[in-house]
Amino acid sequence: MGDLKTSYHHGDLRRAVVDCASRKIQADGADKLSLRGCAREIGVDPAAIYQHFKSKEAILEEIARIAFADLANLMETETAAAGADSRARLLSVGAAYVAFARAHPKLFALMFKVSGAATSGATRGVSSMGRDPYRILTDAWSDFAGDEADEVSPIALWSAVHGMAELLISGFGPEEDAEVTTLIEEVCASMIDGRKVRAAGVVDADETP
Amino acid sequence: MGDLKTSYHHGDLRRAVVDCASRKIQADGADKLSLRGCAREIGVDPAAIYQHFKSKEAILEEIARIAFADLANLMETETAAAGADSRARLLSVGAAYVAFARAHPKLFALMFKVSGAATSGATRGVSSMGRDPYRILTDAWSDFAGDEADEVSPIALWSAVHGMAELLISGFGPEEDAEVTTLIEEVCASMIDGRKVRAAGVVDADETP
DNA sequence: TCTCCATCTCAACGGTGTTGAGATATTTGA
DNA sequence: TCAAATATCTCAACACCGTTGAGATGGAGA
Repeated sequence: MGDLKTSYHHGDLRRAVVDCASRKIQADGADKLSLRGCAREIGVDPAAIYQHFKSKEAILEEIARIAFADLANLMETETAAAGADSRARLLSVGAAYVAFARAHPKLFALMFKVSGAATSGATRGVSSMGRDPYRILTDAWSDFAGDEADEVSPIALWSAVHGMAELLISGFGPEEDAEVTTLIEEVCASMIDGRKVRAAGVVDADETP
Repeated sequence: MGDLKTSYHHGDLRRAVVDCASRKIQADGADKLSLRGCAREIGVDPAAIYQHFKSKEAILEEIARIAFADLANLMETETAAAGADSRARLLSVGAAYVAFARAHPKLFALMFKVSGAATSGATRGVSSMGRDPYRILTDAWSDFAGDEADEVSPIALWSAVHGMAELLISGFGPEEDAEVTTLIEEVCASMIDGRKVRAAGVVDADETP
């Protein structure tokens, strides 16, 4: 129930479309989004939208970009709030990632659906969208691991955190916040310590060829 | 392409629809699936499909169920082939999970989209669909961890493996098989060893409240 | 004021999922 | 064996969708 248009020219239709579409996606998921429905709600002809976006897909991409930026914001904020200890900061980055996914599950799903279609497949795909959640996580990892940090480890941590997020929003795993917090901490801690411990040679070397 | 209908009655339209839809999903993704397109290809009126399925959604659910069963099959097969060592078996379960996701990315995405809509949110949601990938992973975990295995740890491992799968099919992370293999082994190993090491008290207790 | 141009409306095209009524074939059972 | 019952399919239609091209509208700069 937002923008009732009074004049012939809306004034900020582009933003109105993004806002309305984003709201509808968060409510019902990206597949259920209808541009005609948005136009109806904004009070504008469906065709007007095409003055501002090439296609429905383009709108989804823009919303995904914004969501990536929001996620990056949250991660940075939470990291900063976690204090000086690099391990606590690393944990808080992971927690923020999961928290965002749980707070905006439909947006989170969209992010990795359209980014998959948009990027060529390299890790760098993300960084083309403003500030980069992956970069933030990598930095936090470097702070923690120091000179032990190589290229592959941050992706491993990212996997653990991302998988936790996906499973939770798919309905698997606990629902209560306390249990979720415990779990995300366990996931991150296992990943972090397991990596470090293995690097230090505490555990036997790989028995897999 | 497949089933040219010669008689008025198709004979096995239900299976034909599932096969055709599954093929099209693997090619173009679930959103692009058109029932009319399937009907056209099979050589049948669109409305005929509704004798066998309540809705398009029901078809997607059936295909997701089948995919879950196929995944479970692969996991069991690979586990059995991994020999007697429980750690190697656990690693092979994870590797099979990721391999399935990479081989059938569109199906894999569908599985967790519709299962999310279908289940109430409990972990048990999966087990209502034939054999249960989560159960297989849990069993492999129990074999490895023995009496240390509690309720929460398998989910943590599942997160790591699932996240790896999702990131890879979203285009993040390495593309070459060798690198992927290394990565999945690192993820699993860190998860497994990290958990075990933490349980044994080698690493300092949590510094997070 | 008049022109230019971005913006919006209108009407239409081809596509979709889904439904109800009726045609057709297979199966049942007397 | 033949009719009735039932499962399966066709047909026509509905309401919706994304998208496009042509034309109306109104604000900005000369």
